[in-house]
Amino acid sequence: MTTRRTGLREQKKQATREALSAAALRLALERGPDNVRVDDIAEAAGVSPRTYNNYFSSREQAIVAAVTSEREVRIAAAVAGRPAGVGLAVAVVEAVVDQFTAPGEAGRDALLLITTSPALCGAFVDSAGAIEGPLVEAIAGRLGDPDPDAGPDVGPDVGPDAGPHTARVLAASVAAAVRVALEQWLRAAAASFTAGGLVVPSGSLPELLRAALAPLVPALDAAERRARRS
Amino acid sequence: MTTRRTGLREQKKQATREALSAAALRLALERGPDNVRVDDIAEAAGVSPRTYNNYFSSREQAIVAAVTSEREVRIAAAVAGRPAGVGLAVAVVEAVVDQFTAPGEAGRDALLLITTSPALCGAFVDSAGAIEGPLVEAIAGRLGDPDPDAGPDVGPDVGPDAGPHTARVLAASVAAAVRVALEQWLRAAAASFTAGGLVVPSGSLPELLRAALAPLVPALDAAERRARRS
DNA sequence: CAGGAAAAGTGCGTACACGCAAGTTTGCGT
DNA sequence: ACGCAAACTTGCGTGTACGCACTTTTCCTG
Repeated sequence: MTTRRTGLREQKKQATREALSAAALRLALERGPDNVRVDDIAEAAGVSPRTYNNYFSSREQAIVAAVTSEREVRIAAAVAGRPAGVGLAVAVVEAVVDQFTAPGEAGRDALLLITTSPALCGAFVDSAGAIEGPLVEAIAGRLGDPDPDAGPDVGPDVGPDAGPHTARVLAASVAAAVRVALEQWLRAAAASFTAGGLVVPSGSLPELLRAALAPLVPALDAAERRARRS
Repeated sequence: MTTRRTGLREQKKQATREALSAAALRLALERGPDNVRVDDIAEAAGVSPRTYNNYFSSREQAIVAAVTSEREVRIAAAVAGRPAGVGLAVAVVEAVVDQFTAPGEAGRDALLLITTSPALCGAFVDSAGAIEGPLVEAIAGRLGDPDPDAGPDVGPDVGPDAGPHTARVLAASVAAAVRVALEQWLRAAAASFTAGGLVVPSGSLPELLRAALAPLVPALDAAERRARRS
């Protein structure tokens, strides 16, 4: 259940995936983001250029993946892992903040690299959207939704919760809020970079995330109340 | 102020833009989405292939733009246009529903075309993200935010409203909810297409949109209350 | 353990996105 | 009316994304 798909296959797949993104990040740090071809990355990872495009659909995606790897799964697990006593809103906020503060310390130079390239900034911001899928399941689990990825309920039964799966909308909104926070963080980082501050203000990321998620707390609370009443 | 940029320039620009997307849609309807090259579209619109890429960054974008043209601006105007008496939440929901029901009738065959191609579905769904920008200003106007696209408030002043611009997060969440609704609508359309129903269930789109936006109503209400108390 | 199906890797060819450096049009100031 | 500056268009070249057909690897089942 933990590794779902059998064993050696999936293992190798993750290995090459990590090898590719690691190579991409290393080369980008060495030569600068614009002096890295996909052939170089593929060669450094020991696969064919064509295989590279089976894993990543853009150079930026591979580089950013080295920083954001598995973040989605960790956030979803963190949300699902909080005791049932704490509210959904705080569970989500804390999970997001926790999982975004740790890697900020890990690859500081990588983040600095990202801020230097608009394309990398875009890919980094887009990576926030990846948390939506896992988050849907985690939120649905806390709301008691049976199966959020089932068909669109073709038929008259609307189910206990309102609409086309509240969990989906909430997860998408959380992802959107995270994206907004990352955008602002990058803007601030770029600004303080052109100024004197050579370090990324990583300390402010948690605050930005909390502030961005704050407007969604009423929605999360309301959904939770609605779910409890059934 | 209404046309901002002088006159003839912007006029011609919109003309070629429309010519391009109209040609793209027409050719896609005639030959099928996969038998249209960008050279064909450019030629049909009377511009060079290179110019095409100055307007659209993918073939799908051009086709979808023929259906979604100006939707963002109309939604934002509709939100800003509702009288100040009605709540923010209902203003947003009604504006979105209104502006998404009309075009559904306009290009029914175009939407049918979109459902036949996964790439077009993706582009159509992504087009929901375009409403975010204009919506930020409209919501910010209703919340009394001074200037939402100002710098990220470098400094200690947090301003009257919480966080990194509530309007931005709310607009992004609304866009995300719309995206979810469109995804489900396309899924249902594809399902009923493989079945017997040859018509797009455009009647259900408003319901899907309302249902998708419903979980966000508490957040919109809370933001409005917060804004009023200042 | 053998055999076959499913999945991953690979090479090739095509279409495409986009930076760059002209050339051309538009708009504004005087 | 003139001319300059900014914006739009265009051709070219490079690097890239991806479908397709094929080979190789992995896994399951009898």
